[in-house]
Parts: sequence; structure tokens; C-alpha cells
Amino acid sequence: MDSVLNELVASGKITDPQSAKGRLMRAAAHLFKTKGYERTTVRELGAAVGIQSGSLFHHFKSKEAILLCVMEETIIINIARMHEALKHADSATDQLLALITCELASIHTDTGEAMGVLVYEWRSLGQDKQKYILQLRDEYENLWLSTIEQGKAEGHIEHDGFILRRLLTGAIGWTTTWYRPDGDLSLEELAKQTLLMAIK
Amino acid sequence: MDSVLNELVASGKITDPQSAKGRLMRAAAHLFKTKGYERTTVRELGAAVGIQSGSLFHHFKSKEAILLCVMEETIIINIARMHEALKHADSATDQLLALITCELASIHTDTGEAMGVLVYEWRSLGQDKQKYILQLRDEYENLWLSTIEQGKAEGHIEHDGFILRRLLTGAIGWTTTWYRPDGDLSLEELAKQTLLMAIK
DNA sequence: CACACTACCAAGCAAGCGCTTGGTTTACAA
DNA sequence: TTGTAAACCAAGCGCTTGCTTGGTAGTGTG
Repeated sequence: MDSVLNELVASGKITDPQSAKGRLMRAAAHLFKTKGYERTTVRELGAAVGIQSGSLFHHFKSKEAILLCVMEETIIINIARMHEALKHADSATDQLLALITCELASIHTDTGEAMGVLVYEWRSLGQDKQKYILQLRDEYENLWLSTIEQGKAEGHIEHDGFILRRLLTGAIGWTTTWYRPDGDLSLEELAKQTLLMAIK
Repeated sequence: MDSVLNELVASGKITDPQSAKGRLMRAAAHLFKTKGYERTTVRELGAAVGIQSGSLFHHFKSKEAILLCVMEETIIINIARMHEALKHADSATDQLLALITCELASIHTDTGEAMGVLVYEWRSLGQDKQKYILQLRDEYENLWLSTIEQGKAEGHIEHDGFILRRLLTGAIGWTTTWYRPDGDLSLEELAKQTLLMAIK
């Protein structure tokens, strides 16, 4: 299962989560998410994976490089997963639900902490790195926009496409602050309620 | 005009924006919003208002106290403005539109930068201070929830109340990243499009 | 065995941080 | 004119930060 991830690892586009580097990145995502990038020290980072702070710089050339790597791989994984999800949906409404579900899953399953970092810590990147990440995001966003336009063509959507996407981005992203996957509300039900905002 | 603000200043609940302390807080809100709290140094803060870094500590006992003060006063102002806005709306739909407009205005007019700080920098507060701010927020949130419940009673809302409020919080809050008040889209039109997500 | 390479440690440097201190200027009231 | 308090400056302290350095085990290869 999770053939999408396996394929990305096999093709070398993503660090193997089992490797030392992969474990470090997961620990970094956790600390960056819960404490914030700036408030996380390299000493904490090292302690989290059981090595000295200086040894981090054998794997990454700087603390910022760790952040960038976490962000970069997270986007790549979720673009791939989204493409996969779209394959199995037919109508525009189904596709929109698939995108919503996919984005909610990206926030609340394995890549959840990294997604939080991606959204809330981008200011800690240098300008050129910000641009690079933004470029990757564009590819992701275009998947959304074309699906929404299709929904308008089919008459299920009233909103302006750009505005709707942005409102949904906020609504979905914010769930990171309140939604708990192990609570009463299922991810599917949450996705349905979110879809309800988008269609007539 | 802006009698709400004037009254709060007159009653001593809010720092006079004209005073030295008020100017410092505005500068702090600007820097905290654009650079983030942790990446803003007391030296920058001082330079922004034309004093030495050490002199800041004549007005505030710590850097964190500045952050807390910015957040606290921002909530107080916007709770007051929201109460005022609700007075002039009749139906639940009108009231909801009023709340949406009010929250959008809080983000995109005078308190905008401070609101951004409130939303994105709360982790930089110590635990006890976080609780205090959260408490203030509860008062604000209750205004929303009771309005939404009224909308359900009148049959204009399908969503679960808590979920809808949270989705709207995200959708509205996220506008800080993309909406420009001086662009083509008016704040009223944006409010309408947001309302459109909430009602049938 | 010799060599190379990866992964790490122990120690610490230079810079920047929040904040303190002791003293000076300014404003205003008695 | 003198006294008092607020507002500020110049200097720097003590600490933490990201990162560097020189060296050492462990592992695989010819």
C-alpha cells in the first residue's frame, strides 16, 4: 500500500523515511510544527534523533536546508497523491471531493506535521528558496483551479474560481488547529461538510 | 468617526494610538507581522520608533509583554466593534454578513497587522499568557456561534455550527495571505462570496 | 592488510540575542 | 529656582545560537 510514496522513494525523488536522514526530517517536521522553526535549536534537533548537534551538518549544510528539504518533499508527495486521487473520480463534484479529501489527509495523516511547517514557516526561508517553494505550489494549485472551472461548467459552483479556491485553502488549512482524526468527526464527514460550502 | 475606538481609549481600556507607547505597539505589530516575532529583535523594534533597544524596557518589561499587549488590545477592539455591528443587523443572514464583514475588516484595516500577529504568533507566548488570550477569544467566538445557531433556526444554514464557524475562521483568516484592499475585489464583495459558502 | 568512506563525537568559536545598569536630558510643578 | 519623575542613551553582561573543526570508530572494497 501507499504505492505512490514507494514509487517516489524508489525513483530517488524522496528521501527514504526509514533512513537516518528520513528520520531526522520527520523529527524536524515534528519540532518545527510544535515549536516553530525559530524556536527549535539544532541541539534539540540532534537530541531528537540521538546525535550531537554538530553531526546534523554532516547530513544538511544548514538548519535552513533541513526546513527546505522538509517542505520540498512534502509538496512533491502530495502533488503525486493528488494526481492519483483525481484518476479515480469522474464528475467535477467527485473530483472536488477527492481534492478536498486529499488535502485534508495531507494535513492529518503522515505528512501532517510537515504540511503545517509548509504553511506556517515559509517566512523562515531565504527569498530565493521561498520562490522555489512557491513555484512547486503553483503546480499543485493548478490542479485545483482546473477542477473548479469544470465544476462551474457543469453548473454546480457559483463562486468565482480563484476566490473559492482561496477560501477553501484557508478553511482546510485551518483544520490543523482544531480537527483531531481520533475524535468523533471522521475525515470523510469533514470533507463532505467542506464540499457543502463549495457547491450549490 | 470610529467612536468605538475613541470610547475604548477614553475609558483607558486601550492605549492611545497617538502616544509613544501606541506608536511602539503599531511598529511592533508591523514587524511581528512581516518578519515574525522571533525574527524581530529588540534592536529593530527600537530603531523603528527611533530609540535605543534598551529604552524599550522603560515602556514594557519584556519583549513578550509587547506581544501580549498587541494581542490583548486587538481582541478588545474587535469584540467591541463586533457588538456594534450586530446592533445594526436584523435577520440572522444579515447578522452573519455583519460578522463576516467585521472580521474581514479587522484583518484588512487598521488592526490588520495586529490580527495577523494574534493568529500566527500565539505560540511565542508563555503558557499562562496563551490561556489568557484564549479566554478573550472565547468571548469573541460565542458571538459567532449564537448567530450561526439563529441562522440554523431560521433554516438558512445546513452545516453543523461548530464546524461551519471553524471552516469560516480559516477561510477568512487566510485572506490575509492573498487579499489586497486596494485591488479589484471590494471587501463587501468578498464578504458576500464568503457568506455564500455558509448559507443555502 | 591498506585504503577510503560514512557517520559520528567533543569542544568551542563568533555572532547575535534579550535585557540590565548607571547616568543624562527634558518637562513640569511647587 | 529647585525637586521630581518620566523618557531616554551608551555600554555591555551573560547566555544561546548556528555552525566549524579536528579527530575517531565502524564498515566495506581492492
